[in-house]
Amino acid sequence: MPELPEVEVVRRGLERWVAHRTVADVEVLHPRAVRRHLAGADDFAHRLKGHRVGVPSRRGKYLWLPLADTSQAVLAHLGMSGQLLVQPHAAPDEKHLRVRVRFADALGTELRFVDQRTFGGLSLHDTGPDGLPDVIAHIARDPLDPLFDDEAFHRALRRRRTTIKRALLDQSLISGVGNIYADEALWRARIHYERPTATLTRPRTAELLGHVRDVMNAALAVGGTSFDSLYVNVNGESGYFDRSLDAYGREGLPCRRCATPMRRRPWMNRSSYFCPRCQRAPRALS
DNA sequence: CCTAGAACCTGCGAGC
DNA sequence: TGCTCGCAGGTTCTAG
Repeated sequence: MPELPEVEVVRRGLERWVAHRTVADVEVLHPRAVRRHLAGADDFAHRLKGHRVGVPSRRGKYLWLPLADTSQAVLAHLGMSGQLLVQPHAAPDEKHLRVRVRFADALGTELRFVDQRTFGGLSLHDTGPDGLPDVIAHIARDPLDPLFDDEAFHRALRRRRTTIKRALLDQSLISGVGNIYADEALWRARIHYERPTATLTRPRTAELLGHVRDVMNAALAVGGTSFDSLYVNVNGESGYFDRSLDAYGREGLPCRRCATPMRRRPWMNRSSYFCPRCQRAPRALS
């Protein structure tokens, strides 16, 4: 479940169902799922064994499970199609089950990493003084992080020679925003996705950030966005925010503000959805 | 240094 | 029915 709200839904599920349990055994069924663990699958499995899981954390779309009494954590990224599921032992293996974690208790459930496209994965890393895994030190704070620096973000936008949607998806500037919530926030802010970042005034940046936060909080409140069973919480349940989307996936449907048919444009090997009337294209640069 | 584009995967639905 | 194509919510590497 890719973007921040969906990952946060998963994090909360792990906090409830997996935190404070001790790992008994780890089974890696597909080596690609642990490719970011450079020492290999056997090493990954061996190092987790016997450790107690702490309270899961998240930054942007990354989440991690600290191992108690160590300075290491299991880092997870769901990529495009990854799921972390808490399943009864008896549940049949999913078709794309990649990693299974069993626990040393009698709760009867195990943690499963399931991932159709294998863009996601698990890996073990050292953590810094702040608890952050070292390999994601370059990932910016996300907009729901109280320490996110709005002013620094605005200065970065002014400095860049790129367009606003690219910047929103740049995880080193602001993390957690993906294709859906970028389109939603831009629609709410009435900003065209190809607007140069250098043209944003301080109030416009503040307004846009406000919309990013609003749409993510609204999605979080209803369990995130899912169009199908690929994006689910740890119990396999879908969120309901898909029915509240104003831009994403609404090609040809009337804009909810002005009734103009929404458009879809190919963009960076994916799509951008926008209202051609509310979100005017920027003047061509000479 | 910065930015844009391709590459990495599997599966699904549309169209022929 | 079966094939091909386009498309999918992300990150990372490379070329310019």
